[in-house]
Amino acid sequence: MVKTTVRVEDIINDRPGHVLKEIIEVYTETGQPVGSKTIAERLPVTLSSATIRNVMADLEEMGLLASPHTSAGRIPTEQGLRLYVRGMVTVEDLNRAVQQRMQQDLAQAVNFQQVVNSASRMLAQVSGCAGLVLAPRHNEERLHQVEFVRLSGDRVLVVLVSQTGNVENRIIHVPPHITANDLREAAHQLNQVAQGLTLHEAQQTIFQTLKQHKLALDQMMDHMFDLGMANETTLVVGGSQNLFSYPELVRERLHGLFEAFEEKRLLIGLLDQVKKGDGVQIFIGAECPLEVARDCTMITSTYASQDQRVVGTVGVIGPMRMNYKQNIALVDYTARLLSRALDEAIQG
Amino acid sequence: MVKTTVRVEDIINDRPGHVLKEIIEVYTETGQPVGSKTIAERLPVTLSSATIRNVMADLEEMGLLASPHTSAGRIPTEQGLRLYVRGMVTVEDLNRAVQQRMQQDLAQAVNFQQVVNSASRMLAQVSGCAGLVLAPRHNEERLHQVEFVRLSGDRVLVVLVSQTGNVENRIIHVPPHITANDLREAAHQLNQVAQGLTLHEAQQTIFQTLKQHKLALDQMMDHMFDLGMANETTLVVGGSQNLFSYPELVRERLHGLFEAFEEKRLLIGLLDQVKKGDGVQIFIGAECPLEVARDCTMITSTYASQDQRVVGTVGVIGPMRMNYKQNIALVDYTARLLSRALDEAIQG
DNA sequence: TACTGGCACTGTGGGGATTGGAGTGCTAGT
DNA sequence: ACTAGCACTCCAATCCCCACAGTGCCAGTA
Repeated sequence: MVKTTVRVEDIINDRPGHVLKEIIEVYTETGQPVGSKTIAERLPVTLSSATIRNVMADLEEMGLLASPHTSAGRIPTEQGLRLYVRGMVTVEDLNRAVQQRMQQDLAQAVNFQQVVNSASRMLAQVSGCAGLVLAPRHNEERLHQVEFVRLSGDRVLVVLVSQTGNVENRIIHVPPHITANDLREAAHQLNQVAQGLTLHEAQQTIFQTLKQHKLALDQMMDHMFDLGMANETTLVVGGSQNLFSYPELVRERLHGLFEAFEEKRLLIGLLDQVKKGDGVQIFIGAECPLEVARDCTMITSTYASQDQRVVGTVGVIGPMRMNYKQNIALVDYTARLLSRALDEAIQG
Repeated sequence: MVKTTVRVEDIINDRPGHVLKEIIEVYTETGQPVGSKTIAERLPVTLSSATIRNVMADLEEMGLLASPHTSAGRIPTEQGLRLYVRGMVTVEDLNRAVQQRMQQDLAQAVNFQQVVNSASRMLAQVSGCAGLVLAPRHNEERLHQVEFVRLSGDRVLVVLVSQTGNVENRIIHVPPHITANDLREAAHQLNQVAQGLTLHEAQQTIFQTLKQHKLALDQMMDHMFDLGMANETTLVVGGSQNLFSYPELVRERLHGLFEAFEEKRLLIGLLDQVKKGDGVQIFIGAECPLEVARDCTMITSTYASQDQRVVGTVGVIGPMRMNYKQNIALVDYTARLLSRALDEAIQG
C-alpha cells in the first residue's frame, strides 16, 4: 500500500533518499546498525540528529529500514537495498589499477578455459565475495571441426573442436569392418557440412552422413544421441573462502553455500536461467533464486560473442551488505572483458 | 626419555593401554574430555574410578593424555593418538552395506574420471570428513596412441590417448608447408614407437620422429617440451563442507583449509609425496605435511594398476578426533576399489 | 512550518560475583 | 592392589548492575 511508484520516485530524489543512501553506504562498510548522529555528520547539509531521526522513522514505516532493537541504529531492509540499487546507487567506474590488473591477468591465458578461471579468481579477489563464471555451454557452441581417431578394437575417438577452441572428446563404438579410410572420408565430408552448426544441429547432420557411409548405424545411433544431449557446462567458483570474513554468513548459511558450490548442478541451472536477463542483474535476499542464498546478494551479468551465438554468465555472490557500488561495476566490466576474450578466441 | 620402545609395548597390552584406548574411542565420539567414571563403567573389568584416575595420571605423565584444566576429564594428546593408531586400534571391516553402496556407485561410472569423482564423494559421505582423490598423473601414464588433427592455419591438435583411456589435447603450431599427409605419416610412425612409453619418455621419441619428417623443428621444439613437462594432475576434493560440523575446526582452521582446497597445487604436491609410502598412512596433527592442517588428521593410501605403472593417492582429511577405526578401513577399501577400477579401465 | 535541544526511556553488552557440578588428587583404610 | 571418601579446583551458567548508544517525543524557536 505504502510504496506506489510515484512515492518511490519522491523518496529517491528527496531528503529521505539521501538519508537512506547514506545509511546503506555506511552499513555496507561497517556491517553495524547506523545511528542518526553518524548520518547527520556525513550529510552535506547540516541537520541535527533529531531531524534525521524523524526521517529515519518515516523510512522505517515505509519498510526500507529496520531496527534490530530500540537503542541500536537502523539497518536497511531488503526492500531498502532494492530501492538503492534500482535508483540511487552511483556506479563509479572500476578502479583503473584493477582494470589493468584484470586485463593483464586475462592476457596470460592461452585458452578460454584459463580465461574463465582467471576471471573467477579476479572477481573473488576484488569483490571479497565468491566469484562465479559459467563457461559457455558446449551445445550452444558452434562446431569448427570433427575428427575421428581409431583406437584399439571397435572404439573410435570423436574429437570435436569448437569455434572457441574447446576440444571435446567422446568415445563411440563402431563395427569392426569400418576401415580407417571410411573414417577419414566421413570426417572429411562432415567438416564440409557441419561447420558452424551447434552440436545439437550437427547431431542430425552427422547421423545422416554416417548413414551414407554405412558406418555403425545400430550401436552408433545411441552414442550419437548422447553426443548431442551431453550438456557439459562447467562452472568455476573462485574465492569462496572469502565468505568466511562475514560473521553473519558464517553463523549458519555458509555450510549450505559450500554445499551448493560443490554440488554445482544447482548453481549451473540457476545461472543458466539468469542468462535470459539483459545487462547486470541484482538479486537481493529473498529474490535470490538459490534456496541457500536467501540472505545473500547475487550480482550477475552475461557475456556473449558478437554474433550472440556463444553466451555465458558471470557474477559474484556475497552478503547483502556487499559493496554494491564497486561490485556492479566489477561484474559489468568482467562481462565485457569476457565477451572480448570470447571474440578473440573465436577468431584466433 | 619416557617413551622407549619396550615401554610402549608394555603400555599397549596392559591396563594403561586399555584405558588409553577407551578414552580415545569415547573422545572421538563425543569430542569432550573423558572422565575417570565414564571409563570405569565402560571397561570390561570392574574397577573403581579412583583406580582409573591413577592410571590416567600415569598416562598423562607419559605425555599420552592431557587435561584442559583441573576438573575436566582427559583428552588424548597427538602422541597418544599416534600410539593408538600404531598399535591398538582394531580396524574392523568396512560395513557391508557401505561396501555395496560404494561398489554400485563406482560401477555406474563410465570413465576413470567419473570413478575418481564418485570415490571422493563416497569417502566424504562415509567418513564425515573431506575426501581427497588424486587422479593418476598423466606423465606417469603410458601412452596408447597419438594422433594429429589439423586445425585452421598452422595449428595442429595433438590428441594423446593413454592406456587408462584418458584423452589429452594439446595445440601446437607447425609451419604451413606441412601437409595433412605428413602429419598422418608422422602419427603412424609415432604409434609404432611410442606406445607404452610415458609421456616423458615419448617426448624424446616424438621429437626424433618429427625431425625425420622435417616437421616444424624450430617452433615446434618448444611446444614439445611443454608437452612432456605438463603435469596436469587433477585432484578431486569432496564433501569439504562436512568439516563445518567440527566446532574446533570452524573456529580458525577452516578458512585456511578451504583456501588449500581451492588452491589445489599445494595439496597435489603433498599427496604426491605421500605416494612413496606403502599401504595406509596416518598423519596426526603436527605430522601432517600440510601447514594449515596442523591440527587435523590425514589418512591416505595409494592405489595402483597391477603393473604398478599408474598410481594415485586417496585419503580423507578431518579433525584429529575422527573415527579412526572406520576411516582406516574406508581409505584402505577405497584404494583397493580404485586399483581394481584402474585395471578394468586399462584393459577395457 | 521546519527544525532543534533536551530529556526520559530502553535494550545491549560487558564486567564482576555467585553457585552448582564435574572431575581430580590424595590419603587412610580394607 | 584397590577403593571410599573428602577436600579442592576450575568451568560454565546465571544473575545483577551499570554504562552506553541510540531512540521517541515534546516543547521551544526562527
